[in-house]
Amino acid sequence: MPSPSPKATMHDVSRLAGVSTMTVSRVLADPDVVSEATRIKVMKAIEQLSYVPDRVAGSLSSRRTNFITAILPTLTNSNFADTAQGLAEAMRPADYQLLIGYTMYRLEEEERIIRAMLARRPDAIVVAGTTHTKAATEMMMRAGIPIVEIWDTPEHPIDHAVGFSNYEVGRAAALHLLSLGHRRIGALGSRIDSDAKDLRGESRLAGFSSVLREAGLSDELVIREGEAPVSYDHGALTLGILLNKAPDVEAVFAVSDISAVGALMECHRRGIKVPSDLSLMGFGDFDIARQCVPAITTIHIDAELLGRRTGELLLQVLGNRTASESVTTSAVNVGFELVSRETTAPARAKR
Amino acid sequence: MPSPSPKATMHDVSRLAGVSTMTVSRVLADPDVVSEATRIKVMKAIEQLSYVPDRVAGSLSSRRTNFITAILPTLTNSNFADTAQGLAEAMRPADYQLLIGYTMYRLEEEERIIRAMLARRPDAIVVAGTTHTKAATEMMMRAGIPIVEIWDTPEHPIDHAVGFSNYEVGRAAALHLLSLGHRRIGALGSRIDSDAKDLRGESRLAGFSSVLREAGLSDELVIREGEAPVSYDHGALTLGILLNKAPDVEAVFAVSDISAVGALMECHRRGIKVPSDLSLMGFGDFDIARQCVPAITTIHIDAELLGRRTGELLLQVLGNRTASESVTTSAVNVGFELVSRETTAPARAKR
DNA sequence: ATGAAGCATGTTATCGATAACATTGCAAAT
DNA sequence: ATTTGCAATGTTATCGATAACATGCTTCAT
Repeated sequence: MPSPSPKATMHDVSRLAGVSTMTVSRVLADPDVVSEATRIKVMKAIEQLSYVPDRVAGSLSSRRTNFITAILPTLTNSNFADTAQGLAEAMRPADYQLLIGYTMYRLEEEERIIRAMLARRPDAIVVAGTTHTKAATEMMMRAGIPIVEIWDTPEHPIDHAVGFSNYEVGRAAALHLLSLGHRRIGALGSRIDSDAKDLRGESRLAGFSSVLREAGLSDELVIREGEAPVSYDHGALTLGILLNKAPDVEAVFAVSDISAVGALMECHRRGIKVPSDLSLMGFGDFDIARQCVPAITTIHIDAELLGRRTGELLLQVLGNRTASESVTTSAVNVGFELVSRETTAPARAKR
Repeated sequence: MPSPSPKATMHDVSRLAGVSTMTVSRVLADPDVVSEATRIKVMKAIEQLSYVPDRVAGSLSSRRTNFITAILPTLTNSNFADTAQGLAEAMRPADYQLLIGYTMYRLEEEERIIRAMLARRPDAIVVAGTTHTKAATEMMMRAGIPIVEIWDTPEHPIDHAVGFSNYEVGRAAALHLLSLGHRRIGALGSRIDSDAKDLRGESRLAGFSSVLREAGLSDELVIREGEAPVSYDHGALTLGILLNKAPDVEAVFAVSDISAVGALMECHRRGIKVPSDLSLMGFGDFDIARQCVPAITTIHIDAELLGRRTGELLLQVLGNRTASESVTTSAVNVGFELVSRETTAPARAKR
């Protein structure tokens, strides 16, 4: 371990500069209230001692850590990584630091993480999803800090929400495929009776099914198999199941582009032509969806924007904290956009 | 904001349980030294008050935060996300929390982040890369905590290192292409005279060039264009530049699979057959490289393992901290593996 | 002149835990 | 019976900052 140089404290700085610690603190926190002469003296002393303030002590004293807890299913999904980055970006100017936890799509893990994070006394919590264990919900309600649920539109938000309707995403996907004239329509998702479940993906499937039923079609081709998170293999596998069940399927919606890509590759392998034999669409607008040949029709979410919006909301809420008791609970809908590319095409004339 | 319930302190718990705060502290930190009877009393009080310990206070007192700072170029690259996840996973059992910062491939940003992070008094720092600003290096040396440089093999590590040789990766790539009989060989990388530079990618290019020169070939087809991080577009763009310069190029190494995919798609668009017209390989073994058609030859790094190894090393070092002064500086090489797939093939007979 | 207002700075009292040492009580050893 | 030793718990003194209030000195209007 590198040479442990003796750490200077604020007290050391204050002595060297010939002022009180409070003045040093002010120079760091609010330079304008200090006269220029002393500010310079203090800065020089800080420089000279290579003083690094101790935010742990500062946090204890001020009761503000400037930590924001962000709880996501995984970092390995580029959409969530983008959200984390957008959030971090938005909070950085105000000097907030993200405390990231990931749940692996498990609610019990989410609860565990929330409990552990609360001990770090974050100034706010951002959590993906609107479904939590009872204990988790209670802990967040009692925490006395702003809570933002993201990546969906909760009916009864705990506090604030920034997201879009996964249900409507599913509906939009189904409507798109219907509008192309397809009637034999399926979907690829993951199971929700396992430990690790993608509840947002499930909402999309639910919305998808609802449209099929309204159109008088069956939703029996909505496949749920495998644990979240989905993978390329998941797409290949579930497409196989689907084809087994209904060789004549005309159009498929995958809950994630990752699955969609896997399904597309499986089509290549089986000699199924996309989109002439089968229309295929995904969700998320991952880079790969655009780069695939043929490029995959998908639903675009501006995940980074979602993160940034969340950050902006938080800055506002945290800024007003002392002001008018509590800012009204708010819900921001960032929407989504269906991006029609090459993997979906009108149904061919009836055979 | 949800109802701010009054927060119980350890003192409240101790009073309710009829013991001292020290006993409560011990129940939480080291249950075995407390008698079962009091442990139960205390646990009940904790439960009853919904007590959540304050780690901020605890950290100040114990001078251990259980924070590990991880500084990476970006979270948006799945390799780095994997490393972060592996590291977090390894440290979790010991109750360490990751403090993630990302530099956007900028050294000045790295310095800024290190400075900010040090104020949080992390127990260790993990940083991607072996090149840092002078100030950054000094800060880390003086911090008096373990430092681990990852994702490369530094000649003079600050403290510890876990990684692989990017230079050797470049050499392995060149050797592979040479062994297939190619003579007209190029590479795709990013510029290093800009703010955001990928120094590890540059090492790979350097290793690549060295082999070409040793084989008596020119390295004029090693293209450096665009800022890090590279993108699909980067691959397409730089391949265009390369083809412009040398329409007869036979084989190409991209510093990242992302670039390689972009290049492959550009080949599709231009009607260039891979690998018969052009051999192509990348680096990183991203999921997409395997799923592409044809599947891309690449160099595999077990990024998650790299993270986990780093975590294991840290646990060991942090565990021994008080023991034998300082564990000797160590360097772990996790190696890499060339994965030969469908985009590289032997050179055709001379035209 | 003179008191009010305001700027710059200092003082005092925490913030909520843990380290280190001190104490108590009881069982085993002699 | 007395000592020794250990197990279980308590006491005291920080850890390094910041909030809130206090003070001293200018400056300016009347």
